[in-house]
Amino acid sequence: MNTSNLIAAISKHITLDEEEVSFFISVLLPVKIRQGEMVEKPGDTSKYFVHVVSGCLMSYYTDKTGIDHVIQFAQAGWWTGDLPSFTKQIPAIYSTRALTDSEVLLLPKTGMDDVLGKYLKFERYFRILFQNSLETHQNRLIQNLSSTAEERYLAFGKKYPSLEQFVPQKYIASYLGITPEFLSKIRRKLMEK
Amino acid sequence: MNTSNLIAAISKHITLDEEEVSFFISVLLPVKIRQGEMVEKPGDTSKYFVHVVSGCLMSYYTDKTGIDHVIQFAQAGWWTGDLPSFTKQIPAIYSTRALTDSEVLLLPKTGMDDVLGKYLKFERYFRILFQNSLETHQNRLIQNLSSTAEERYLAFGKKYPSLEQFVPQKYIASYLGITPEFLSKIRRKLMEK
DNA sequence: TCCTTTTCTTAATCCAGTTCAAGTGCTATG
DNA sequence: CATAGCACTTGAACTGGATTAAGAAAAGGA
Repeated sequence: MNTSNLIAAISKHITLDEEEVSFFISVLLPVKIRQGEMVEKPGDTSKYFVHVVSGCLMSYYTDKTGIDHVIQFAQAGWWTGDLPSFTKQIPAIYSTRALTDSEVLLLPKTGMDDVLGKYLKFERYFRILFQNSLETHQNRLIQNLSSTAEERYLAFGKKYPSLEQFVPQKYIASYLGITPEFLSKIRRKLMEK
Repeated sequence: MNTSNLIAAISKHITLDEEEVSFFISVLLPVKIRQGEMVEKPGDTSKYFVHVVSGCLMSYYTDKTGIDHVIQFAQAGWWTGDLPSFTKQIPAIYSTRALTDSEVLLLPKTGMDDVLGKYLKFERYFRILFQNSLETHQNRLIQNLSSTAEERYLAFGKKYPSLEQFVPQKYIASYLGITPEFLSKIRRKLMEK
């Protein structure tokens, strides 16, 4: 499977020599996933941090009443998974599933520890990765607090135009924090305009 | 001002020698802030990442209708500030203000760049810092999506018991994503039980 | 192909939380 | 010690979005 896009992304932040590149690649597990397949499920301890090469995954939390809440849609080039479960090796609370047939590179916990132990500079890449993700989450938090569902839907469509094409609407509703019924209502209202 | 707690916190994740410690301390600016004073305001580019030594700060977003949304309360030992503004040197969208008289250590952007450039191992500390903060934000996002205001209030009280003592209720309401009026009603309902 | 299952829509009703408006209590400052 | 200004409370009216229940339209799957 193709690792060059990931290496290119990392190389935007740190300069790698051949040895570092090949060591990093050597700890990755390339895996193909069918649409609908679970990569990770709640209760299990997460073994991998998941990098999407092609396709699209989503991770979500299922609450006590059985309702799913989408945390993230992960397209090509994104990392996903249950971070607390992965880093602390505790039971996962999120599920991660493929929305389309996908190719992923799995970074095992021990592999990440080895890479970071051996080549400290990878710390910078992950620092920047988490920093950016934190900013994204802060923005989303604020948007949830300060905008209506309609505004959030419009913003979502603008930010992730490609997702709207193939992600079932009920998951988009879940990501936005509303019911599928209400999203349907919003869409009709916008069509009529 | 006392830097030993910060150094101790960092030393939980990386081992520092004397030179590294003293260089890191040398880039920090110790500052005392009065209750109510602004550390950072929207529009300005953030010059510092802020570490709280004592007291309590909060950072918040003011939306287009003038309503404040609290992103974070930062107590002793926490870092705060407008992260996108700090890292990318773009205009801030958050305000940061002292809720009590406080002592902070300011880490200037150039200081952080110097530290990370000179001693790569500090990358690990910040990677873990952002990783933990990301996990906290994911949890909060999920809680906002899956719990009622009352449940969120109770969870808040359990997680940050000390804050409830001195943080004005309107800011707690803002953090919870509800109006002060509704928080007042929740509190009365809980008292009556 | 037909049948089953899942997704999406529509509409009626309901409720958690908002808005508005008025009143209470505290404390800061002259 | 007066008064002005916040923080907080209360209550009534309202609304954004949930719930429930039904039907229509897609999407598998044998």
